[in-house]
Amino acid sequence: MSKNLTNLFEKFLEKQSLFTNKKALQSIFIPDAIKHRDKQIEQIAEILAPALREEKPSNIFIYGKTGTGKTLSVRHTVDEMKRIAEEKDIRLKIIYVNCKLKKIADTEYRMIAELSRSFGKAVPPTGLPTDEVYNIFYHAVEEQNSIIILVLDEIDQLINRAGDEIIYNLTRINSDLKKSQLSLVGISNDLMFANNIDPRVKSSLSEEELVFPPYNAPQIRDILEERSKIAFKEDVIEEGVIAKCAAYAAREHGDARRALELLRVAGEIAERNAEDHVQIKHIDFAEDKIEKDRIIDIVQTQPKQFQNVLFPILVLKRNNPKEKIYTGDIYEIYKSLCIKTNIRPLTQRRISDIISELDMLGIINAKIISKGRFGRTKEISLSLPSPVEKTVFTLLTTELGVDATQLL
DNA sequence: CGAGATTCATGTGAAGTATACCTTTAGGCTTAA
DNA sequence: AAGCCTAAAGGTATACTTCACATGAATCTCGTA
Repeated sequence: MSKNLTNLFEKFLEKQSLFTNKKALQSIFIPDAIKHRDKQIEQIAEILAPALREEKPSNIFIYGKTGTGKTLSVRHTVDEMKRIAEEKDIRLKIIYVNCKLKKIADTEYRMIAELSRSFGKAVPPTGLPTDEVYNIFYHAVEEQNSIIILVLDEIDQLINRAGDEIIYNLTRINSDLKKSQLSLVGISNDLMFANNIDPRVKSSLSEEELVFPPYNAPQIRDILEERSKIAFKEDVIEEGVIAKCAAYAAREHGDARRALELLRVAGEIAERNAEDHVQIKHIDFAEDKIEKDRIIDIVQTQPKQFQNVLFPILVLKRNNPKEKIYTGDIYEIYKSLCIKTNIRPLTQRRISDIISELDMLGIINAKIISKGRFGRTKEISLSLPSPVEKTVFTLLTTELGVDATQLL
């Protein structure tokens, strides 16, 4: 056994890696030169430049679909500013928050608490009145005694979950501040989202607006080539691989992040299979794997009750793939599942909400339909590719420790 | 035959409850002068 | 007497429940052609 392992490790070490610097393919990586975004970067810089004279720059609102280089461009500009500020001893503080990444930050309270923490103030996860947290935040900001640029990435997520009041409050805080000034940079993936927010909030947030258009296939290709030069060893990538990645990403609304991830995973797969080149077929594998990992990650990190709701859906689907699935059916199975797993069942009301939340996560599709004389309900279907569905099924079976056949 | 009423199974909003966690405060205990 | 600790009191957020009302098309009802 351990001999096998030693063997494996030795083999692994002997094997030459295909990568030289894998980091270059990760989305956090900020390359020295950002291609095809010169104009946008320049604009951001122009808008934020007053900060270097310790004047408050305008708030910016940046739109653009995922993987169009928004975050990258902003971070790049902001890093540069930080450097200059440090060099010349300019009082400038820049804070970057990713609203989606921080799972914690899905309510107004948690968000402000998180922001205060980034100023080094300890805020308890619960218990304080919300305005008290605002107060802490306010003092933290005031203490800085400088221009503060607050970059809120994926701001649409925040507002969808926590309401737009938070932005309103943040923009208004300036009028109370004496020593500091706060500028907001909002980054949003959702182009439609601006229409759904309070016009007051919108106008205060988007004193300046910037749109990032999607990359087209040649541009993505360009980017991929550039990065792969850093990331991979020479001549490791076969002809056409990059083109395929680019084509794939361009099809998905020019998402460069996706393309980079695809290339990286393809490389990893090739490496694991002990091949010395990245081939086109690896891209296909990578595509499947990425999707699968994403779903599995979501499913695994869901609370118990969510899993307990998802499982019945899978069971129903499996038992009778053609039959439509309705809330009532799910609830019945859910209840017996709860008895088996020794969990107190929640009310149907809550299950209804949980189903909606699962819908939001993209694991299932729930559509409200009226069956006329036979009432009104949600019609649920699974949107997972079948191999993924199987994996999720076995995953939940073991996680919950229940035999599916006993539930029907 | 068709307009309007009825009906069903749940959606959905509002308000209430339980729980977990936080701060404040007051009283008691310890410690040092 | 000053300082520290602890437990109780008073608050809040969140997840969930309870209650009550809203929905919307298939089906039913009934007047009319």
